[in-house]
Amino acid sequence: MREPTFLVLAALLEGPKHGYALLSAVNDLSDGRVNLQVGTLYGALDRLSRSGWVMESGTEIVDGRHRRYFTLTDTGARALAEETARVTARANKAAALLAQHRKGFAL
Amino acid sequence: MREPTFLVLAALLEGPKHGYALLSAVNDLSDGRVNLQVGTLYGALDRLSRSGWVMESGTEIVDGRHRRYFTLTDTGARALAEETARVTARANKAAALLAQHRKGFAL
DNA sequence: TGCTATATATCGGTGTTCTGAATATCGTCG
DNA sequence: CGACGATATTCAGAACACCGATATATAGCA
Repeated sequence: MREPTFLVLAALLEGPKHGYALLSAVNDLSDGRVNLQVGTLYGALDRLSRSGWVMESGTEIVDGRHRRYFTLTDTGARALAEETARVTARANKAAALLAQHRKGFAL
Repeated sequence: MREPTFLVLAALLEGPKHGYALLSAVNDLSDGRVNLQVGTLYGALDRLSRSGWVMESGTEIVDGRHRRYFTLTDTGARALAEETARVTARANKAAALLAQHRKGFAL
């Protein structure tokens, strides 16, 4: 799973959101480091819908603008939890090796 | 940076390694979850060499078999440290959101 | 001789993301 | 009224990393 996809799922943990709202949510979540492109977002949303990790949860019209809402499914939440555990384990291992590396070669 | 590339850099923190050794090192590092393909490895090694994150550090012939050694550069170690920090921050944020989500959510 | 392990290398195909443009509607400013 | 910015979505094309298959060669073992 790539970073944009991960962040989209994470943003949806807060509750159902529409596309444009996800753009700023992902931006916030990553402390501004990831500037999600619209093309990336809707591509990811389509992919995640097909694999059952998110669900379209109805449309709404606000000020004449069409909004498509997306909700995280239980499957999606579980997948995100697994991915988070996996990534954490990896990062911890790398951190340990980095500490050792610094000790051995000094700075 | 994707998982295989990340793991290659992490494996090189232990010291210079040749291609084939990296294959098993990455496998060990990921607890067998990532089975690095040769195509991925040499592709990554070429890329990382071009960007100055790893360096070819000489060849050796052992039992008639040619070995190309690769070493992590300081730039590469720094990049890996940054990536690790970045990934850790992301994972922590997701973990916090997941905990909130399980509790019954509503932000 | 054939099989396995070691060791390096290339190539085409695939999936995810990025780039960039196009479409549409509403509110506001001049 | 008409231009413009903000909101909201869609899509085509390219870039890039990864995967799987394939190829080469040496050494050891049955």
